[in-house]
Amino acid sequence: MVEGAASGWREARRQSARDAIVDAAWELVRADGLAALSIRDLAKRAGITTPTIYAYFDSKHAIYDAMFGRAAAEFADRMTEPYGSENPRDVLVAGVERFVEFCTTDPARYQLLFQRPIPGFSPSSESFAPAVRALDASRQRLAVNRIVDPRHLDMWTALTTGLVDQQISNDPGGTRWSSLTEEVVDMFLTYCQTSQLAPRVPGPSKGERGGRDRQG
Amino acid sequence: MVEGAASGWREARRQSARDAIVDAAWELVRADGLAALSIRDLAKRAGITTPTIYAYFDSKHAIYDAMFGRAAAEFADRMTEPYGSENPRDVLVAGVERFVEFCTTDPARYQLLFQRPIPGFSPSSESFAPAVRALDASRQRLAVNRIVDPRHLDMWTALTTGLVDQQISNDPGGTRWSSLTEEVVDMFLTYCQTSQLAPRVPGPSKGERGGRDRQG
DNA sequence: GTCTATAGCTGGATAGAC
DNA sequence: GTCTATCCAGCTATAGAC
Repeated sequence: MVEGAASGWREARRQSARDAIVDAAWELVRADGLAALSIRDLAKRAGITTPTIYAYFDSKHAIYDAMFGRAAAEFADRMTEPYGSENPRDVLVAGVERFVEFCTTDPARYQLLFQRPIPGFSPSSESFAPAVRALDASRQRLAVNRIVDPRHLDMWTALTTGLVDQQISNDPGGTRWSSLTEEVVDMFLTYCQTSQLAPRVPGPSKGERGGRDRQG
Repeated sequence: MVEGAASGWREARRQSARDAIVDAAWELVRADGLAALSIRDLAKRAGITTPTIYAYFDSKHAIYDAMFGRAAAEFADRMTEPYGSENPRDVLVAGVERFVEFCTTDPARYQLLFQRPIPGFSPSSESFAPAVRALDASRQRLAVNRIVDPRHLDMWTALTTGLVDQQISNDPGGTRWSSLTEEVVDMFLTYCQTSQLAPRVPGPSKGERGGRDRQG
């Protein structure tokens, strides 16, 4: 940030104007859904006009990118806040509870972060960076529970996103699936511990598929 | 269908014209995504003009509803085809494998059936009926595995949709999550069997939430 | 940087001839 | 039922004055 310090306060004012636009964008999106965001409505909500929007953002996708960047930062901040326990299992449970709460309290944010609902939009690597940090922290919480098998990590993401997805899709505002967090975590831990103590050898399956290969 | 028999062949021709439009709609949606469907493109693809579309459907939502109805029928047909095994566990595994394959081979169909991606659209009860039949069959496959606790049923939907969601979102066309099906089923069965033999009593949690209530 | 005004396009849906 | 032609609304984005 050496050259940034030269015209720092100019850049700061520009940045705060950008932030105000992103604020308004999130308000609109929370109310009407991600796809319903329009530049006109956004300008109206922000108290400016549409050309002014384009003074700060090159395109609508650039706005989505800034929204993504803020959401990713919030996600990383929330997930890396200190956990009050030393017990690895309890930290894991608390992490999922935070994750579920983070997602369910703002479904639009969840959609933008973890699904791909905007045709043609992909977040820039800068906007994506904080999300990587958070996902790495999640990997570490699993590691202190001695879970490092890549297949188990994939199972973990399936379990947690499944809870979130069902909660948002089928019981918005309720706790029907989020209240299952503790049970799911214990199920998962029990399975991983036993399967690593005595690696499971699949018996002859009568299913419709052939045997599967166990990747490293 | 008594009064339908009177003008049966007229209705049949009308129905086949409707089917052709729905065919074209699914082709477009598979290629460009659910939200990208437009009446103009649809008419062009179907070899007719836009007013002709409105001779068969009252609105765009009515088209989505017909698309939903077909998808639900396909879903029910596929999921209720006979399973080649008598083993309850193997039937359960095969069911998930079918479910995952059904969803991943046509993500747009999955989205329309199981998520709510069209603002303002809800399927009519007639279109939804076949889906109910399929979900009930799923409930029965769990019941023969002695799984009837409502909480376990909810866990089950979270597990299966989690696998599908991760597979579609993060490895489209691959098998990174779908190949975990058998392990996930066994993890779930093991957990349910032990938890019903000896109901789990949660110890003092050091997590961030208070105790949870175990609903019936 | 901010505005007024508008270009240029695409969308759903319809009027009216045939 | 099917067409041509069109209405009207909404959208992103820009030109040009200030």
